[in-house]
Amino acid sequence: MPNRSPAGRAGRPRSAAADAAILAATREALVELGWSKLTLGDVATRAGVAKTTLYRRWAGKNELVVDAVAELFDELRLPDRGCLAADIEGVVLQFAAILDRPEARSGLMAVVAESTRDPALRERIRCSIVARQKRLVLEGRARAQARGELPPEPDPEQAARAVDLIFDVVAGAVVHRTLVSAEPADEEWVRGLTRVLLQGLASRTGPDGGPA
Amino acid sequence: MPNRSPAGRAGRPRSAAADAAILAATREALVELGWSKLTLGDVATRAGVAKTTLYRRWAGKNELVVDAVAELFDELRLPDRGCLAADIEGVVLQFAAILDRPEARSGLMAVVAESTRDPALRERIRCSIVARQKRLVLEGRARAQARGELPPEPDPEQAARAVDLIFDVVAGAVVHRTLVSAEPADEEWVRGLTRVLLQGLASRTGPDGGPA
DNA sequence: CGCTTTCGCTACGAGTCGTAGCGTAATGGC
DNA sequence: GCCATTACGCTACGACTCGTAGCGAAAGCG
Repeated sequence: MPNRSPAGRAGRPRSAAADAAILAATREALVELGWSKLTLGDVATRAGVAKTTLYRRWAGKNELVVDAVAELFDELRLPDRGCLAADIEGVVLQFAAILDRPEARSGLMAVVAESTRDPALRERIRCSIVARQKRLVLEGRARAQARGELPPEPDPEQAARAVDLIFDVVAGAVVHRTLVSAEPADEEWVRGLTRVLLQGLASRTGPDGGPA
Repeated sequence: MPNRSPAGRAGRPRSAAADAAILAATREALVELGWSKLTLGDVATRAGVAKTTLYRRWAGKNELVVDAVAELFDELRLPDRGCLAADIEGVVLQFAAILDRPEARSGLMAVVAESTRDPALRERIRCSIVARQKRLVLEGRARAQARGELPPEPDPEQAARAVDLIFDVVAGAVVHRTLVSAEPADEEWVRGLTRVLLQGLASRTGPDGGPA
């Protein structure tokens, strides 16, 4: 999602291959150098394009990394595993797999940090990264209500609040586990998360992972 | 927690006032400039010390900001409000108040992002920031078990896993709500979080905020 | 074929980095 | 009180990155 051409349609079109090469080079540089040591000149060299070409398409490091990281989340899907608990576990494990990649780890948190002082950047993150994740929560909840696993919510405002809350809890928990606690969000941990989510803390933690 | 003097105890001691001034100047610069535009030269000028003095005490920007942000979390306390739900709400609201400050918003996520490529930095964050937060979960859980609000857990390994999980869920949810969704973690939201945490998603969401 | 836009390249001033060197100030040991 | 030791403020330095400008060449569209 780089800057569009000024207006007209005449003249030499921008190379789509350059876009892909630049984004791939950005992810590669994120893996090798991390956020703070990543320079746009280095990315341009890796991508085999001139630095000026890069600046014509992206306003700066923030926007470039957002787009490079956003592509990692394209593969997120909502599987139908038959019941809500299994659906949650499936999505969370996909999300954890993406956060396991070093380019996502260093890139995502860095742009979120920058977005605290840049509303436009925050909106860009919301549209290209967060919105797709949240849609999965919305669909999963609707599917669970159709199955009768969750009570229906007639008030649309209450429903929106509930989706927002669930989204922040699930995504926040996985991110915190992966990046702050720095421990793997593996199947056992995801089972525990799902149990808390569905039954609350009061439920006994059976050693088999099943319900109390 | 800056670098200690080489070894000896003779000679001019380091100014404790300089430490405090530098950390305060770092927070001030975080508010005004954010993480990426914060420079150590600027911090030194604000603190009224020479740039070389700053470099003698901290290895770099990362370590400095960790220490500056860590002081913000010193005020976290576990209030005794009589029941688990109220205790959770009290702590979460304190945590949310800290994350509402701009120096915490931009500083915390930035150092977490950098820590993904720097194990020593991650350990520094864990000791000076995360450990204090997690202790509150540990104490709150023990208190709730003593009250009979939570079932006791005889296996210490299971108990540790449970505390880790709760911590990641609560802290992650608040951070995600505040920094990614960029909406306030106010009393209403915290009530919803507490209800999910204690009773799970299946519970009806009463409009009065009380239990189903 | 001409018009338009992109592309690669080079060069530039500005700013930051982290370090070194120097003279001075503040301690503790004798 | 004197001296060794350490911290401090200041200046200066080479190296690096930034973002932009200017140029000639290349690639499409009508």
